[in-house]
Amino acid sequence: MSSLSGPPEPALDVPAFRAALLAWFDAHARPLPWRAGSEGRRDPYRVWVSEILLQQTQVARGLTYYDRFLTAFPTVQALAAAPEAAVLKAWEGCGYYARARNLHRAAKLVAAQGFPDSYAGWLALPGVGPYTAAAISSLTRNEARAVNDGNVRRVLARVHAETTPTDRWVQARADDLLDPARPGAWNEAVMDLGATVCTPRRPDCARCPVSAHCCAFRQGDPTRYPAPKVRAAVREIHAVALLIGDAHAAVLERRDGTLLGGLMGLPMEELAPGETPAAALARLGARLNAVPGAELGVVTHGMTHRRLHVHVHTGTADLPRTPVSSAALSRLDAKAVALYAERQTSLFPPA
DNA sequence: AAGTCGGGGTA
DNA sequence: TACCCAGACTT
Repeated sequence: MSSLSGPPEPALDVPAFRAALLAWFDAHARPLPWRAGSEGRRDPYRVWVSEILLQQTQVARGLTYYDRFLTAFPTVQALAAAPEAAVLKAWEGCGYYARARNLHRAAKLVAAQGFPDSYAGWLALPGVGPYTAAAISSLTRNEARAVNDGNVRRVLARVHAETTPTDRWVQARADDLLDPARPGAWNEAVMDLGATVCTPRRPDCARCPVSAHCCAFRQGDPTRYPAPKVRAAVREIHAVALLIGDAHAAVLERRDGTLLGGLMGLPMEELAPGETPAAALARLGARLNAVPGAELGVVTHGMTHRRLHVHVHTGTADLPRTPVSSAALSRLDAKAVALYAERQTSLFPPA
């Protein structure tokens, strides 16, 4: 393994790397609530819930939802017995709502069959992919499975000075490095390093326990690795919605499909290509047998891959209202409902 | 392999 | 603004 553009890099000293990182972890592990219990023998329900919550979600944010979720559903039996609407209410605002629906579906399986006892068993559950199955099986049974998440990808890309690590490449390097004596602690150690020291923008190499083993550190600019991922362009979406009722009780629909699926929200119609808001509003009114009224305002809501602009109108119809506080709403619908309260405030400003 | 799916943190 | 976050699932 030689390079034409520079001196050959020394081979990675795996035992020294493992010892240095685990010593650092033993001294600096983050005290996270799902880490209660002895190493490699954690409670499967608590670990499982945390891993689903933390998918594409930063730890600081996951913490707030973790307490709320475990209070609502302390055991897998409680979760399995709950209605889906209650599960989504606990997940409200956390995003990627398929996670909550899959977790609920899987809880029913686990309540009937017991917890899986292996990587393969966890992988078979809905919502559990390679990362989550590796995390749970290593943390609860010390199974020797290496996790591959955003932290691991970044740390290993820098250690090996790899600009464009593929998923297969990362998994192979992680498998090589995993400490078979302490799989659970090892996985947490790499992720803690990535989250607190080997960060995306400003890695703190002076405090890194494995900088002596890092190719990117030797080269002098760790932030070159990995190269940014190319992302799909953000699409602009325009829609109209009806607020029939008020900020406390309104006509709400359950959103089917993949976008905000399972949540409740104001009746809404997306504008067809070339369609005017007025035409879409008429379409929406006809669908509900409702009469649209004045425009309350426009809500703009960004969602990574698209940006929604929703014209919210009042409306009248003889339809049942749902208490807003009891329903699981997305942030988008929360903003739309808030327009009503804003209108009240502008008409009757507080003294 | 590429798209899709939320919402917010950070520089 | 750009890029990212303890990824999984569909197409």
